[in-house]
Amino acid sequence: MKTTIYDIAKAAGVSIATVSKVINGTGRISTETRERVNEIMQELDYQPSVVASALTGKSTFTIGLLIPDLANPLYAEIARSVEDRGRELGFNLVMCSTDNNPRREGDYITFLKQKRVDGIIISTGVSNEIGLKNLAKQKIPVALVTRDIPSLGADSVKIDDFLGGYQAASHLIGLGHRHIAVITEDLNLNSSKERVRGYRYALEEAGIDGDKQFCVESVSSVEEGKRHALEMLRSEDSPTAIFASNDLLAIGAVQAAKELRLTIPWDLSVIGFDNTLLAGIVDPPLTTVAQPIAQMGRQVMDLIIQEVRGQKQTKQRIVLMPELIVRQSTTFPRKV
Amino acid sequence: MKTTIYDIAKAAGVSIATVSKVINGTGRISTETRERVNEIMQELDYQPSVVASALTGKSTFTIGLLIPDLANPLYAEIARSVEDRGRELGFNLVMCSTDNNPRREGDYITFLKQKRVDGIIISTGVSNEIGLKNLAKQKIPVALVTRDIPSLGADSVKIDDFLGGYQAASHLIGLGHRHIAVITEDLNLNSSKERVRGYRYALEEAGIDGDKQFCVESVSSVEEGKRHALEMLRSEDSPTAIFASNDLLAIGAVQAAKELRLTIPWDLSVIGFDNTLLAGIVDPPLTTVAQPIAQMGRQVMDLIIQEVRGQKQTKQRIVLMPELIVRQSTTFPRKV
DNA sequence: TTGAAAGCGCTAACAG
DNA sequence: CTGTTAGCGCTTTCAA
Repeated sequence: MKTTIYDIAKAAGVSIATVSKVINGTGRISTETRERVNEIMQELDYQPSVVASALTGKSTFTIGLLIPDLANPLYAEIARSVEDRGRELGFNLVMCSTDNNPRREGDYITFLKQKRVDGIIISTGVSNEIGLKNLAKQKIPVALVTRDIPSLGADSVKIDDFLGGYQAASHLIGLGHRHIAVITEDLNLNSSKERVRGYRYALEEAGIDGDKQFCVESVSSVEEGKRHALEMLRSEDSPTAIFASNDLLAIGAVQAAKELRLTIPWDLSVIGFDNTLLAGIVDPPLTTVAQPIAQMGRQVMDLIIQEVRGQKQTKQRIVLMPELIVRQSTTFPRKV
Repeated sequence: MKTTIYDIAKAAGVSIATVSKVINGTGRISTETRERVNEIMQELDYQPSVVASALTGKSTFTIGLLIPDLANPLYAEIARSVEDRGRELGFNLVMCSTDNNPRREGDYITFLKQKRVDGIIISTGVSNEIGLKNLAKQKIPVALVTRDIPSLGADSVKIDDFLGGYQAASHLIGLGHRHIAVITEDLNLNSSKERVRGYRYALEEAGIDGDKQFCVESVSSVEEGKRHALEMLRSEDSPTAIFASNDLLAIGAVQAAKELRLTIPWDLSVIGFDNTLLAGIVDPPLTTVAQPIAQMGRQVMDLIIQEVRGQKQTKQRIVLMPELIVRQSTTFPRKV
C-alpha cells in the first residue's frame, strides 16, 4: 500500500491534522513536532496525494495546453517554454495536439475538465468557440497564446501580426521587389489574416497594386508550400519574391525554387515567419519575422497562474513586437 | 458550484449509486433510468470528476513522459506519437523536459508521483537510476523508449542501435570511404555507445583500423556539432566522411563543411541518425538512419497501458530495426 | 499547539 | 433493478 498521511501520523505519534499542517506550512506547530514529522516523511518517502488534496478544493496543479501539433517546431518550442515556466511555478502541463480538428479539440477539453485542470492555455487554430465560451462560463481560466479571440475576453499573449506582415513586405519592397507573392496559412486564423493585411498595407504604401499579386491559402506544411510555390513560379508573371506566413511554407518555397533550378536569393527572395529552429537550418538560412517564442510561453503561463491564484482582477491582452531577422534568403531582385 | 453526482441523482430522482453505475456501465440498470440519467447529465453538462474517482482507487488516466527536450524535433515527434496513442486509449500525457539534468528528472518524478499518474514513460538521457528503481519498487509502471536500462527490467521499445551504426558505416564504406570520423552524443548513453560500436564493427569487417579514426563526443546540438566538425575538417588528415550519431550533429557537420567551402557530398559525405523532420530540410537532404518514431511511440504507450490495466504478466523488450535512408549528403569520396 | 470530525465527489460492496 | 453506506487521502473548522 502507498503510505498515507495516516501512516505518517501514526509513526510520528500525532494526528493527521498536524501532519497536514506541517506539509502545508499552515497553523502553528512546534518546531519539535514539525521536525519529527518531516523526518518521518523523509524516511517513509511519503508523497502527499494531490489527488486527495484536489478533492478538498485545492488546485490540481496542472494546466492543459492545446496546440495544433506538437511535431511542428513552432508549437514544440512554445510548449517547451510554457512547460519550463510551469515547472518553476509548480505546475505540470498536459499536452493536447488537436490538428486544428474541432472534434479532437472538444474531446481534449472534456478530458481536461474531467481532470479538473486548473486552467487551459490555447494556441490551437480554429477553435470551436462555443467550447471555449463554455469554459469561461464554468470559470475555468483560459489564456491564449499566439492568437486572440476578441469576443472571448480572455487573457492573451501574441505578437502584432499586422506589424510582422508589414515588416516582411517592407523589407522586400525596400530591396526593390515589386512583384511579391504570398503563401498564407488558413485565413480563418486571425493571425494569418493580420499578417496578410500588414503585407498589403506595405504594398499600398509603396504604391503597388496588391490585388495583382499572387496570394494563395495553403495547408501549413512544407509539401503544400512547395506545391503552391511551384505553381506560382511556373506561371507567366512569376514573382521575384515570396512572403510565406510561416517558416514551414517558406521552406516549401525554397525547395520549389531549387527544383526549378532557381538560386535563392538571386532568382527569388523568400521570407518566412516565426523564426523557428528550421529557419537557421535551411539553405540558405531564412530571412524571417521572429516571434519571441520563449517570452510568449513564459508570459501566458504567468497570466494563467495569476488567474488560477485569483490574483487578477482584470484580463489582459499582451502584444509583443515581432522582429525582422535578415538572413540570406532575401536580396534585391535580379529581374525587373 | 460544479455540478456533482448528487445533482444528477437528485434531478433524476435516483441515488448516486445508480448514477455512478450508468456512468461506468457497471451493474444492471433499466434502460429507462439509464436514459433518463444520461439525458440529465447532458443537460447539466456534467463531467464526472476523475479526481474523485481516482481517489477511490481507479486510474488517473494520465501518463508522464520524460524526455530530454521537447524543442528537439526527435523528442517532439516521439511525444506526438505517444500522445496520439494515449488519446485513443483515453489517457493524457504530462510532459517533462529534463535536459538530462538528474535533479530536474528527480523533481519531475516527484511531481508525477504526487499526481498519482498511472505510469511513466522514459526517454530521457542519463537517468538517475536510483529514482527509477524506486518507481519500480513502488509498483509504478515504467516503460522506456529510445533507450534501455538492462538492470531495470522494465518494458522498453527501441531500435537496434548497433545495427544502425553498422548500417551507416557500411554505407559509407561501400561508397569507398576509408577515413570516416564520428561525432557522437554522450557516450554514457547506451544508444550512443551501441551506434559507435556498430560503426566500429563495420570498419573492422572492412579491415579498416578504427582506432585511427577521429571520434569525438559532443553535446547534442547543431552548434557543437559544427564546432567539432570544423576542428576535424581543419586537421591534417581530415576525413572524407562523417558519421554523426544524430541529425542535429550531422547538420552541424554540414554547416561546418559549408563554412569551409567544401561541397557536400563531393568533398565530404555526412550521414546522420534519427531521420527527423530536419533531415529532409537541410541542404543537401541528409542521408540518415531512420528510427520508426511513430511506431515506437505507439508501442510504448501500448505497453505501459497494458501494464496499467494489469493485463501483463511479463515485461518485454521490443527491438525494432533501423532503416538507412539514402538522400544526397553521401557519395563516393573524391580524394583518396 | 494539537486533535476530532465533517466533508470533498465518487466507487463498491451489501441489502433490499 | 436500486439505494445505503463505508471508505479513498487530505483539508479545515472548531474545541480542547
